[in-house]
Amino acid sequence: MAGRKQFDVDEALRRAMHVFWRWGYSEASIDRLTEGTGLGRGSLYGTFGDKSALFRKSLERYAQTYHPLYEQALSGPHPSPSAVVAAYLEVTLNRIADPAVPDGCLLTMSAAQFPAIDAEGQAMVRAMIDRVRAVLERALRAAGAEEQEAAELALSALATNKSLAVLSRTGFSSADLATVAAVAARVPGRR
Amino acid sequence: MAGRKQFDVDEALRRAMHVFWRWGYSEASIDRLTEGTGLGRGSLYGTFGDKSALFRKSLERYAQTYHPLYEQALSGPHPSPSAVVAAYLEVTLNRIADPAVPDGCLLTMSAAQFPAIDAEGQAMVRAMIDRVRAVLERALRAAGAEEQEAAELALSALATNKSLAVLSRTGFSSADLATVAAVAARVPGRR
DNA sequence: CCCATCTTGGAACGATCAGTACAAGATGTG
DNA sequence: CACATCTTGTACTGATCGTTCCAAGATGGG
Repeated sequence: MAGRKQFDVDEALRRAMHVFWRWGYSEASIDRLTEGTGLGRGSLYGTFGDKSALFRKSLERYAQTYHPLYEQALSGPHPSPSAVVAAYLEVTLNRIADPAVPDGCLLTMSAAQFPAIDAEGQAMVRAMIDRVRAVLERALRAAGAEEQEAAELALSALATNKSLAVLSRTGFSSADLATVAAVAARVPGRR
Repeated sequence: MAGRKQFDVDEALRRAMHVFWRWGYSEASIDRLTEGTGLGRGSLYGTFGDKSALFRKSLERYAQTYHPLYEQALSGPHPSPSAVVAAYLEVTLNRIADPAVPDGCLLTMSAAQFPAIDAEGQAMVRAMIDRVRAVLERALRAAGAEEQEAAELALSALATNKSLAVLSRTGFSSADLATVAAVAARVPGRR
């Protein structure tokens, strides 16, 4: 029954991340987390700490999984700023289309529920979003956008990412999501 | 102490709406709702029914308050599809800038937490979003957009609205929000 | 083989959840 | 003034919340 750990810590964390992702922080009860991970209460608390700590580790796990995909897609070279936005949103669309993973986006769902999350968790979400924003901005500059244009388009692409998460949760079709992404990638430079 | 109602029903509903808006369905506990409305449990349940019913009435109240603003802004005439999008997003920005009201958007926050909301509530949120989408589409057609363009821009503007709600909750500055709206309104017709 | 160390599942904790029951008090009608 | 009706605050329900505790069992080092 016990002695050495009976489960894979990283796999358990991946499942816990999915529970937070699917249900949001408030609705991700310890019961749902134990059921989702297959762990008992003792193992869960002994390995990851309390719910807030587990949530933060889930955020880290999320970043470890998806940040590299964004980095890679944005690493270019890209012929134009529009291509950068398109590449970025394609990663998002692919994640949303993945049936092995909940709808939406853990970061966006968490951001929408900020009052339910403690200060450390909020700060972490904000920092992760800012990191993506910075990567986007750098890629846009590399693709030839001037400074202000890069800042604007990075923000705009980030916003589209958030909207895709919300719309997918609301049941919008993948065709609609693709349309949103396509229109966003169509955005021109400054007038 | 009692006899005839000691409070204004509509004002109480407005406050309950703010509680759901600020906290989201899960975190809007009955205690928070009683505190936010000033009503006792008895009055709350006697007047509005259970939490789910109160939530649905709050959604209605929300629509009553903001739908006319969107209708009016979209009623035109508008010189171009872009102007329609700009007018729509301006209403959203004004609502977000209103300090008397919580950040974000009740519909968007609710959509992000769908698993926490029962089927009736979900259906209502979806219906309300679809209604805005239809109004937008009609306004875009009236401003000269062809059918497919109108559909695309309506969806895109709706998406931007959702992203503004999420970003404002995450603490993005009003300048950033204005930028997102401005870039979204800059979108051209089909290529 | 013994024992300190660790893991595990389940029991139990107090707090809070949504919802109900009800007595006390206020009202308008007769 | 009396009485049926309605409102209100509070006490209470059972369920669930996050968290802690702990005995039982498994492990590996001495």
